Amino acid sequence: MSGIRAQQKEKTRRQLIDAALGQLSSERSFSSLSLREVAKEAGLAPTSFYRHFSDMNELGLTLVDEAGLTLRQLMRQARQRIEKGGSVIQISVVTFMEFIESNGNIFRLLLRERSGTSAAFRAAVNREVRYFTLELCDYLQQANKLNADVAFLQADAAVTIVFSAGSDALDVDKDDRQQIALRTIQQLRFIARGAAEFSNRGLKSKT
Amino acid sequence: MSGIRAQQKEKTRRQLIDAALGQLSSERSFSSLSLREVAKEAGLAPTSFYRHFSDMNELGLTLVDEAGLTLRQLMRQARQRIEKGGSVIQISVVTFMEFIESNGNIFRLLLRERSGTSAAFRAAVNREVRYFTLELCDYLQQANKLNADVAFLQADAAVTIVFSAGSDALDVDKDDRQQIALRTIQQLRFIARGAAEFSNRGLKSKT
DNA sequence: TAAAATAGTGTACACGTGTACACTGAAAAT
DNA sequence: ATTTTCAGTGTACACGTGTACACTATTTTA
Repeated sequence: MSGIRAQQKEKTRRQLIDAALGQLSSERSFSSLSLREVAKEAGLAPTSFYRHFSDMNELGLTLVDEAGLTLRQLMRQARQRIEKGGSVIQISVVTFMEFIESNGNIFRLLLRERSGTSAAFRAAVNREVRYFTLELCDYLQQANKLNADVAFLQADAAVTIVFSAGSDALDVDKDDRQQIALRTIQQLRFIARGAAEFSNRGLKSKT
Repeated sequence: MSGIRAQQKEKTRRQLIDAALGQLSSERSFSSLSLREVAKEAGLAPTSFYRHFSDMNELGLTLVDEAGLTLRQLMRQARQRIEKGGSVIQISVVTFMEFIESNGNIFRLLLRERSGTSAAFRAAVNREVRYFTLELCDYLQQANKLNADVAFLQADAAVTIVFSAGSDALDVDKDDRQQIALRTIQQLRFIARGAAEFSNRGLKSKT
């Protein structure tokens, strides 16, 4: 009843996922991993791989889901910290930088597959990023009482800036990362300030 | 003296470059190309490849240079148009979108190799993008009389936003691209507005 | 308790890869 | 006119790949 068999299966499935994630690095992308490599790293015979995923593509999409999950943990943590007070922008950026530092491989996966060669991957990553953006959009609309259109534009721009900064921060030492964080905070302030101005005056329609 | 030999060599070298560029697409990245494929597409025996490049890596870096060249043409064209008057931001974005449309593969190359697995590639792409950013920074400083630090932050943010928009615009139809252009223009206005405000007041140092 | 299901193994195969090597023929140098 | 250089060819090899297939051992079902 406990399903000692299903339990074991789930365990080796995890081993495959972890093996794949573990092989990612700045010089190794998911698409450069082979089924055999991943199976070997997980301590499995190559053909056993098929008991869990029909091909590497399917494993990859699972990894993207996994990454989405991590992204939501990140959001939750940022929200918690913000509730305790302080600069929203600064807290968000610092939290994101911590995420990059301890989840480099996961972030790399998102970053690369977003412009990768598989339409399914691109769609999956964009779905996660969109979720992230809409969360932020809601927050901006509510907290800053912004026009809905303006809030979306701001959220979208902010996410773009932050992800790009994350990319820059991936392979850099702590000092440089700090530098990048400061730059990013200031850029987000530009955007916030501009959005606030336009929200008051209204987006221009012509001319 | 005319170098009928060197002339022919240059010609087949171009064939290799064009063959590689031509094989790029939304579902085909440079790293997924094989030496044999490129040679075949160029109408060459696989081993002849080595008469021109020591390996695919070297060809790839050549392509990045090529892409940088195209990027500068883009800047030149934008500048020319701006001189004739009109909204700087709008002209820039429209020009960039045209670039995406007619040079999709080149832009894809930059986009992907910027977060790719080769440090040399990443460095080469970042070099080109930095050049692009500094050009814009100069312009902003001069035309808008901005504080140097603020101008850099604005230029960097603007380039990030525009490149990201380019990525979004790669595989969509004309209507969607128009939509993306409008969004991008508005976001750049946010940034410009925010930068102008902060340039007047000065960036805050503490608190 | 007997039968069925199934996670994992090992062997085997065809395929595409990078590249070493010996070669050819025409351009360039002597 | 003779020799040298060298862009391009064709053959050959070892290697890693995905995956089909027949198998084993153990859990689950009947």
